[in-house]
Amino acid sequence: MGVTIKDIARVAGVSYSTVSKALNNSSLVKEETKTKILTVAREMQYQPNLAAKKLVSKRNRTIGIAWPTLERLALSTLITRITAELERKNYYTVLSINPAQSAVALFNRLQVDAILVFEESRLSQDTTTISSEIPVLYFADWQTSRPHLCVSRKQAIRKAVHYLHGMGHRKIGYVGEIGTSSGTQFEKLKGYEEAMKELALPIKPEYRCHIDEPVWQEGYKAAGLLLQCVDRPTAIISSSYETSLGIFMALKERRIHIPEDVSLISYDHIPQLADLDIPITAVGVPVDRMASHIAHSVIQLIESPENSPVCDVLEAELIERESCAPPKSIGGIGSATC
Amino acid sequence: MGVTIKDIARVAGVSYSTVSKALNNSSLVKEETKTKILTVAREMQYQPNLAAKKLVSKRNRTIGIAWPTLERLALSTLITRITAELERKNYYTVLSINPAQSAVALFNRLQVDAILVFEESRLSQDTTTISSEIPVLYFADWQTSRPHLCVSRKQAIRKAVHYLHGMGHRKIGYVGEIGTSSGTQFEKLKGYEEAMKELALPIKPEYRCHIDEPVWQEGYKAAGLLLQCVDRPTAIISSSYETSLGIFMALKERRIHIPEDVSLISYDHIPQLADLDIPITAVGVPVDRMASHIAHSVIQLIESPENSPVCDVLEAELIERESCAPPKSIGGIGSATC
DNA sequence: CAGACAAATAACAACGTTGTTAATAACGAT
DNA sequence: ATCGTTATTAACAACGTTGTTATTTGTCTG
Repeated sequence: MGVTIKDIARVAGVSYSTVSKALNNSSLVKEETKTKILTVAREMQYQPNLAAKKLVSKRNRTIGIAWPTLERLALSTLITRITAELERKNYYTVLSINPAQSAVALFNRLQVDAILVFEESRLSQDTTTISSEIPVLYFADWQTSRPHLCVSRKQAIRKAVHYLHGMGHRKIGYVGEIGTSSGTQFEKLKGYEEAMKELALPIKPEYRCHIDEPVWQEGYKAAGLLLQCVDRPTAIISSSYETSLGIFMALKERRIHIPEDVSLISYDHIPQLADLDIPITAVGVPVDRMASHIAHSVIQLIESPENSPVCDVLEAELIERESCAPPKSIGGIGSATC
Repeated sequence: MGVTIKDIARVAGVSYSTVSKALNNSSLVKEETKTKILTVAREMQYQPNLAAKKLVSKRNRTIGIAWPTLERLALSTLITRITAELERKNYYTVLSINPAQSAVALFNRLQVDAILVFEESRLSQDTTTISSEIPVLYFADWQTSRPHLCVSRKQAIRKAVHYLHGMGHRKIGYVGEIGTSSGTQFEKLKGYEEAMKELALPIKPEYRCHIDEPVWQEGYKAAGLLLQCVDRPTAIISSSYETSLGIFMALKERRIHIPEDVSLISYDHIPQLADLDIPITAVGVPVDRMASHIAHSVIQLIESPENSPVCDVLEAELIERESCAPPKSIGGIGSATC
């Protein structure tokens, strides 16, 4: 098949074990031979066989990512950045779009160094039964005894509510999955409800607007409902980028201006939210911070599993852009009431 | 590390080579021992080590997909279906979102059975320099001496123009990348221009509306321009799902109804286009047909490379949905003129 | 110039699997 | 019993790599 170290050895006139050492930059081979071997290897377009490498049970420098939900932009962005970050540290990523369980099985057979599992809802698979010889880092909200990493979604939405409240908003709507089994979505809703309660703002049932899926069409519909309320909210918190897009469009279509008529805060701290006509204020963990944190965590899990934390919580941030302003009725400066 | 055939052998009280044969369902081992070994293997949760398998140079049943452009729904859908299709045939897919060249290199190191490269534009990488020991199937439009598979995009758009013409439309706009270096996008434009010329329809420069990227925002903007034309088109052909979404919104916002006021045909034959309020008529190769064809081709490339075709062209189809109708001015039935 | 010692390289086992070849067991037929 | 013949199983080399151990080569010392 391809070029092997034995081929290089033959051409360079040394033994293949010397080639191996040279390629691994061992101090046991003379600098001169080392450079010669490296030259030959480059000339012959040598590609190390990761299968063989892994077989002798050393590192592969390969990380598998289980990525079941394709259509969420925030996740795509995150994964792109993680890949870039890991590449910078000389690790390579392969993805699987199969359900977590079979992805993990596949990666076990492929013998990657570590597996990263992104899983939105706990129920999608009975994760407890996922067994893996290879270390797995879960990106999931629910508690588990395995290493995982999560995002304080509740905190994020609370920050959004408080921010809007600080601006003077009292009628704050929420667009997201309501009666959902998805842990992550439920956390966001809880954040909304808790914050509203804390601030003694009434949660009208019609302010909590349900969507079935995080797609823009649902956001669009939800916004329609929200705007029909007798006492229309002056601000909307949206649970994802996609939903925000839909809301954005619905408002645009109705000539309702952001932020003059309605303020909008979106979950998902990704740069794409700044690319809209009106850059959208957002909450969440900044995607770059998240990516580098995750990359760092996986590498740690590989290189020193003993002192990897079991659970790691990332704090959300709010980034002010231009989609929020004090409500018209109150107008002017700061929080007039309260 | 994990459970190996030797472990199974020890437990089952046979030699490991017998285990290997049993697991491969060889006729050389007694049915009785075979079942016993299989039971033990299952009990011990044996996962074959693909690295070792590949080392002895047999099949891996793994296919690598190089997938550089994440954000196109049509591609996501296609890849999801290909994965499903291959899984049905007992092949497993891993993806890489790196640029084609490094993805191919990675898959070579990982020793997959075959590589599928999706590449929109020729220039993104100097593909001619991509060298691979492992068979590669390109999904690309441009000619190459390597096995590839392409879609008649030109034909697709021509079909759209002819269809609209047949309905009576004369003023047909096109939204897509115009002065692009991307071969695939250029083909679509050419399809529009050729068909218009054939039908002796004037191509006003303002009917050919340029977008920078296939994202909905661009489609939205483009539609805005198109609708400002002094002699507004009665039909629009859009070069991708995303663009169509943008156009759809722009029309909605302006209370211009589809199909009464403006007809719309979208490139990308994916089911999602049917999910809009008004299901959009589309052209392109049906994503399911494409997926099963591609899956079939890769497998053939693996199992009998000698009689794999070098180039395979898939014909586009038009699927009628509800976004097209005869233009108002002409009204009524069929093609009144011509 | 023999001996000690270090530097450089070569040889070899191992990783988990498969395919081939060798060994053994079972069974008739002589 | 003895010989083939077949069914079944065991033994072993190979795949491409690494880490360890053995061998060669070179240099210095007395």
